[in-house]
Order: sequence, then structure tokens, then C-alpha cells
Amino acid sequence: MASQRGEGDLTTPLEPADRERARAIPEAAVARLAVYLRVLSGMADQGVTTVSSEELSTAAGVNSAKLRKDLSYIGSYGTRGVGYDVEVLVSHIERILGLTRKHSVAVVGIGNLGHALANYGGFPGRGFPVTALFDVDDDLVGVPVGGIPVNHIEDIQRVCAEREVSIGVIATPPPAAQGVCDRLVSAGVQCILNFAPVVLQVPDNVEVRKVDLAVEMQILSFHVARRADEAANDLVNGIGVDGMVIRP
Amino acid sequence: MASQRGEGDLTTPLEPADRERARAIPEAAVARLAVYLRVLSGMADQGVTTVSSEELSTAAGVNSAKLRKDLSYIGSYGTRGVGYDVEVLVSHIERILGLTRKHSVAVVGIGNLGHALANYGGFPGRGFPVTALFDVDDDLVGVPVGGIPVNHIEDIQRVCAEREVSIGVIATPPPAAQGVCDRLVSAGVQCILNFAPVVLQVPDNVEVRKVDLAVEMQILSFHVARRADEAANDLVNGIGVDGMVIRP
DNA sequence: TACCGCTTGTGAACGCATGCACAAAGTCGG
DNA sequence: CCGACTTTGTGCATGCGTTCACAAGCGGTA
Repeated sequence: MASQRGEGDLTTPLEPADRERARAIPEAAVARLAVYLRVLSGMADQGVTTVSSEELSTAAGVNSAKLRKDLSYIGSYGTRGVGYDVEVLVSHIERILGLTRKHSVAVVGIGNLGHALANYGGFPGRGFPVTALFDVDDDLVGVPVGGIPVNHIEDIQRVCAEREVSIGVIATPPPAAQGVCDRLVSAGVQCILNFAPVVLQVPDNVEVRKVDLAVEMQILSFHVARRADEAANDLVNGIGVDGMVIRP
Repeated sequence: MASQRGEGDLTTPLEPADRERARAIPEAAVARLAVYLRVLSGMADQGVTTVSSEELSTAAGVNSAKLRKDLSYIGSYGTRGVGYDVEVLVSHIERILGLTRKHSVAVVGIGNLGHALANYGGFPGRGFPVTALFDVDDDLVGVPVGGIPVNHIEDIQRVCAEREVSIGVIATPPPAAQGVCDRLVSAGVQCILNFAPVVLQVPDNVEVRKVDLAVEMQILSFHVARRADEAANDLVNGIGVDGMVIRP
């Protein structure tokens, strides 16, 4: 048990054992870890010190076995017969997710969405300070939004370097997205969160996550349609909408 | 070829063959179909009439085999040796995704994000008109946002019924989310898009999709950390940051 | 008409993620 | 100190999704 680590030390960030684990964590599990972390933080705020996999999993909306497996990816920090120490788990997940380091965020495209993002003011969950804003519109340049003055998009490279931006958020109209993305990449940004409904082309060393409202809506639409369809289907098969069989 | 269907006819929406297929489409494939649809629409606008799986797949950022399999879920609409007719594919995907019907959207929580969403004015991709806005703040009630006056949250049930809302969007602060969700559900809304960082509890017949910025950021953070870690690891193993071996 | 080249559609193999079920391991009460 | 109870951690089986590879099918050409 020779662990316990300082904050954001980039040269020796994790013990070798943890390091190999970090490689092996499935993407899906990483997303859930973030959810567990939020639930755990809430519990810690309420003074809860210990939690079982059963409690935590229901609060996070997953299967308890899945939860335990997810936690096992990052090591064994529970006590059999008791559960998990909330504080320990929180700090351990934070370390695995790299949250001991601050991640400076730049938002590009200060339209409606960009405004909303900038005004979140330090992203939800903290640890993600927005330190730079960009837009093409000269009228916006210099105007402070959420306390930060907007820079012109031409200055991306310089400003991102100065402020050590590690995450770029693209909130531009679709046609501008790829160009902005290219600039962010050439400015050394390796992680991009893309709100524009465009498939971005990036080099292998850059990580892109996309948030696509249109796609989300259309997935919901699909389910509406499927349901309406099943209902119609059941009707012609003699089953009423309430599940009662009409013609037995 | 006894197909071709009218618009949003809820009683006989799909041919039996299509109906069974719709059940079987994997969730992941549905999400990609929405992406294909967008790419195809763009192509159609540029006058492209035919596209091969290879072209379409690279434009959509996926493997060509995956694309063909995805399309096979919705039927065989390609021509061997030639490719797919863009128009045919567009209208077929639209039908499968249920986009021949308009889906009325309600946004709850008119803060920064709610404003941004309301102002999108008919959601990206069209076919998702925002027809109702809600907030608890009395000062907001009656104020038009994006052309639609805000209603008080107490009136959700009545207004949603009147305007036949089929999709509810939750953009409230976290503590309010579950309450709002419950009201939407009791108002008969069966599809919810949740922007609040909360795990919603809903009955089985309700479909929830969540957009969680904090989680997205944390996933990116994880990759930043993993990368920094690999770099450190490679350094101690004698591999420089540019991939060159220092001590062979 | 018969051949050739191109592209689709899909059977089959593979790999990843999920869920089950249980042994291991710890606590607590007597 | 021991035994009963609780909860973790994980080996294993199952199912889903992705990828490969190729036969089937179509248009163009001679």
C-alpha cells in the first residue's frame, strides 16, 4: 500500500499499479465513474461516511454488480461486510479521472449556447475553469461574458498557449466548426468538446467528444415512433392501449 | 415493393416488415442513422444523387462495413455496383426515425441554457418545434423567449396536454430536476432530454436521454491524465515525447 | 448475350460489456 | 475466541455490437 499522491504532479502522477489499470478502464466505465463521483460528493456533503454498493448503485441508476466491477477497475477500496468509505472513494475517483489537476477550458463561438456555457462560470463539478472565449464577430471582441473578455478567433493559438488551455469547446455554427477545430488542434489543444452538428476530422492524438442535440432529439423521436407503432400493432392484434386483450 | 407511406399516420405507420425491423435496430445504430441522415441531407443540398457506402461512411466518420450493416437494419435500399440513392435513403431514414411526424417540444427551466435552447427556434434538424416554455420564476412568466411566452411550471400538465408536447427538455438546476421530471411524466410526456446533472427516476414507459456536460468534461480530463501519464511512463522507459527511443 | 468490374448485403468470428452467482473477507455480538 | 451475517471482489457465461471477408447482384461494355 505505498500510495497516496500529491496534486497534479505530471511527472509521477500514478503508482505503476494504478497506471496499468488506467489503461484498461473501459470507456463506458469512465463515464459511469463520473456519475458515481457526483453522487458520492452529494452524499459526502450530507455527512454520509460509508456507502454500500447497493445504495450507491441505485442512486446512480445502475446494477450493483456493474458498480462493483467499475470500482474494481480502479482498485479495491471497499471493506467487505461494510461498504465503501465515501471520502476515500471520492478522492480516488478524482485522482483516476485526473481531477486533481485544473483543466483550463476555452469556449469558441459566443452565440446563445456559448453565452450559456461561459456563464456556467467554472464548469459544473468545478475544476474546469473557463479561461478564454473566442468569436469571429468584432463587435463581441473585448466584451466580457461571464467575467471573461472575448478574444478574436485569430488569436486562438497565442491565447490558448498563454493560458494553457487543455480543453476546447466548439459552440459555433456548423460550417465554422471544422476550421475552429483545426485551429484548436494547431494550438496544441488535445481534447475537444463539440456542440456543432458536424463530424470533425482530427489527428489520432486528439480526443473528441460530441454533444449533438439534433441526434438526441431524433433518437427520442425514434422511440416515440416505435411506441406509437407498437400501440397500433397491438390494436390490430386485438390488444388495447392499456394492455387489455380486446378479442381473446 | 408495396410500401410508400403517408405522413405521420399513427394508425398504420409502417409496413409489417419495417415494423419488425424497427424493434431490432440497436440503440447505437439509431444514433448513427441520425448522423447519416444529416450528412445525406447536406449531400442532397449540394445536388449529389448517389453515394457509395465508402463515401458516406468516411463523411460520417465510421467504418464502411458498419454503415452498410446499419443501413441493412432498415432494409435494402442500395444498388450493387452503384451505391445508394441519396433521396431514397433520406426519406427512408426519416421514416424510420419517425421524423415524418412533428414532435412538439417543451423546455423547462429558462436560465442561460433554457434561453439558448428556446432560441434555437425549432430544434436543429427541424421537425422539433419548441411550443412551450416553463419556469418557476414569476418574473419570467409571460415574457416571450424565442417568440414563445413563458408559462409557470404549475401549468405544465394543462399546457403540455393542450399543445400535445411529446418531448420534454429539462434545463433546471439539479435540485429541481426530479420534481420537474415527475410533473412531465404525469402530464403524459414519454420522452425526456435531461441537461441537469442528476440521475432521473422514471417509470419504464418513459425514455430518458441525458446530456451531462460535467461527465463529458471529466471523460476528457481522464484522457488528458492518461496521456500525461503515458508520456511520463514512456519517459522513464527511455522513450521521448516525440516517440523516439532515447536509450535503445 | 456474355463477360467484367464494382459495390452491396450478410454470415461468421471476434471482442467488449453486462449480469449472475459465489467464494473470500471482514464486522459484530455473544 | 468463535460463529453468524453482511458485503465486496471476481470468474464465468451470456448477449450485443463491431469487423472481416466474400458471395450475390447490378451496370456497363464488347
